[in-house]
Amino acid sequence: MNKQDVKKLVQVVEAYCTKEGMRFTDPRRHVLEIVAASDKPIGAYDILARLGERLDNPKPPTAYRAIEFFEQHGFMHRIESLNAYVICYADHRHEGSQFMICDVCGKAIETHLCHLPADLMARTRAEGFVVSGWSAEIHGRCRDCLNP
Amino acid sequence: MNKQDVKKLVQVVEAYCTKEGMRFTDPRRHVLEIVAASDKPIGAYDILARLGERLDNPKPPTAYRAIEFFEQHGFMHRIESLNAYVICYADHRHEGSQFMICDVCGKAIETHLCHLPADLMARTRAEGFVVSGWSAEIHGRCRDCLNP
DNA sequence: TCAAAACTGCTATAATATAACACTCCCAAA
DNA sequence: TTTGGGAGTGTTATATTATAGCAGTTTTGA
Repeated sequence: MNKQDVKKLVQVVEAYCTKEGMRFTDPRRHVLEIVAASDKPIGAYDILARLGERLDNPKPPTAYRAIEFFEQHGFMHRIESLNAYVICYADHRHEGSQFMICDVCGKAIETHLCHLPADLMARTRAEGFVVSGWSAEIHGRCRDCLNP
Repeated sequence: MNKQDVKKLVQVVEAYCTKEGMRFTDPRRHVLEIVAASDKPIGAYDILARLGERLDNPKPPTAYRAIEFFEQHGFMHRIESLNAYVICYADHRHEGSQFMICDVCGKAIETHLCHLPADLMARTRAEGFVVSGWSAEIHGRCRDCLNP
């Protein structure tokens, strides 16, 4: 995400926080900017390292708290298979997240499906299973890494 | 999995190892039995603890190596959102794994879809992304935990 | 203006996972 | 039959990821 887009995102999130009566504090702003500026999913301790360039010797909970906050409000997703975090551009909360993750360059492309794919939905129905959230992580090679 | 089924699984895996020229060693057998006997996904350190009832003071690598071995050969899956491992009953290697995970009782039900759901497949095509593996983890409540 | 809620900073520690190295076991080729 | 190599183990140490708990600060709203 370029600087311009990061700025916009910060504005959107700040507006959201104000509207919802939540605080858009310094550590939160920094973490948001750091994750947004990264061109690929970024781990908590890498976030923390970058945070160290902006705050005085921050500790893990500072990063994790901000991450948790943004996850809860739908502005970030955790990518389980990477232990890493990415910005979610969708301006809505959704129960599911899905990513194509390139194992060569490490970039993750989010596919904003709104519903659980039919095949899987059918299985949950058959099992009498009630879905509260889901995620799909697809590994492979992205176009750029296939045609170098 | 009951004792009878664990026994069968062990036989199947042992036969597979022999056929493929791999060793079905003591630590491997124990780890397989422990994971198979668990009624829900089990973490590496819980496996290790159980292993301690069968071997003399085993260390983390002993558990992790066996887990890695079984993952590679398609007899176990890792559930990323739980940091835990389960037996895969399918007698084939597959590129994808999918689970319904009950957040109440912790059990995981595998759905053995052989192909990436069409919606997701369409997205990978559109992106020129070549899939090497994928997983879906669906959280919610299982039938038993809905009708107690 | 003050109480409550939200948030931060910090210490400590939990939980998960792997690197590296010496040693053993087993098979198969000489 | 020995011997050499690959597969596997045992062990130490350490890396990586994540959270509990508590004291103090900021914000808000009654």
